[in-house]
Amino acid sequence: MRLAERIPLGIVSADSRQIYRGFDIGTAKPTPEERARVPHYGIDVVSPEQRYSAAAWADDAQRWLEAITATARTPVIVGGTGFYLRALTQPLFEEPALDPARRARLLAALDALDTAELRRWCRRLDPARAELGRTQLLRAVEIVLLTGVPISRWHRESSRPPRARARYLVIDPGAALAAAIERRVDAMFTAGWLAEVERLRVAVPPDAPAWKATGYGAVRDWVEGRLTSDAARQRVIVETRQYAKRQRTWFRHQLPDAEVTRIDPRAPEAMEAAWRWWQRGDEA
RNA sequence: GGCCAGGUAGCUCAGUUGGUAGAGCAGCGGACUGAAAAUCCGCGUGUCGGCGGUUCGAUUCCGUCCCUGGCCA
Repeated sequence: MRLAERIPLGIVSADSRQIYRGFDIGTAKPTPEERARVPHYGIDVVSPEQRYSAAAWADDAQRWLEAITATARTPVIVGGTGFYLRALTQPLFEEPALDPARRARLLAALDALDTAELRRWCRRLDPARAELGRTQLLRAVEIVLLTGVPISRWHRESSRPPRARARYLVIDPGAALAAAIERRVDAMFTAGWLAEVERLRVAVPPDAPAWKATGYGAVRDWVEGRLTSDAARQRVIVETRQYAKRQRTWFRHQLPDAEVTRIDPRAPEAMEAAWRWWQRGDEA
């Protein structure tokens, strides 16, 4: 936002939860005022029960970037979903057309298996993917069974050229993060998060993907009497810390090092460093 | 003041019929190609409350002191 005061920008949110309409406070969406000052994209794009994906985001983001450039603004992508960023810069493999009904049936069947069983299947069908998480196992088994080709081979043989070049500014306050998280969580409660969840609870089915946003489960448990307010607050703080840790690991290892600048937002020269980073080029 | 129950990992606790101890949570590290705020994997030395005693050997048994909780005065 501070860069936006100096230059006409358009902001694209790379955030897998701000995508969802209605989940506002707990996902820390930009305020209406911020959105009035700078055009934002990638916020409120689907309803909470819809499943979105990195690939869908990459396609959408491409259009948003074009729209921003068309208005003579400079696009900046902001957000913590690293996988989305990578899906844009290094596109996912090209998936062949798959029959949606068959796919839904297969997925339902696979989902009934427990993770250990799923892993055994994957070891046989696509061993290269067999030590990953459940989500990845489901995907790997689904793709071999549907296409006859292991996903690891698709990756090798069906890669696509990068569609955008990017430089990255990683903002990490280091050890101060834990305290900052605690303050932010309290601010969310003050802003009426509880009331938001009470509303969503009646409007959105409990298995909707949007509910997986950090903290929403715990706040729900509070609303529905399974947790005390204090326990819920603690739970949200811990979950947020754990999420931030995963983000850190991701951004530490999965970005092209040469394109990454890291700053500590509390450092006195932080703004200046950000500005230097900005002036190094025009794509972000 | 008396009686009882406890004091073991950052937290909650298990355990050792005497051979110096282990779970969950937290924390730390890692993976990640269409669910990614998702989904997984790996990492456990801590005066076993203090001091004495018995013993080849005590966190474990005995004594004593300290602390916490409960009950009784």
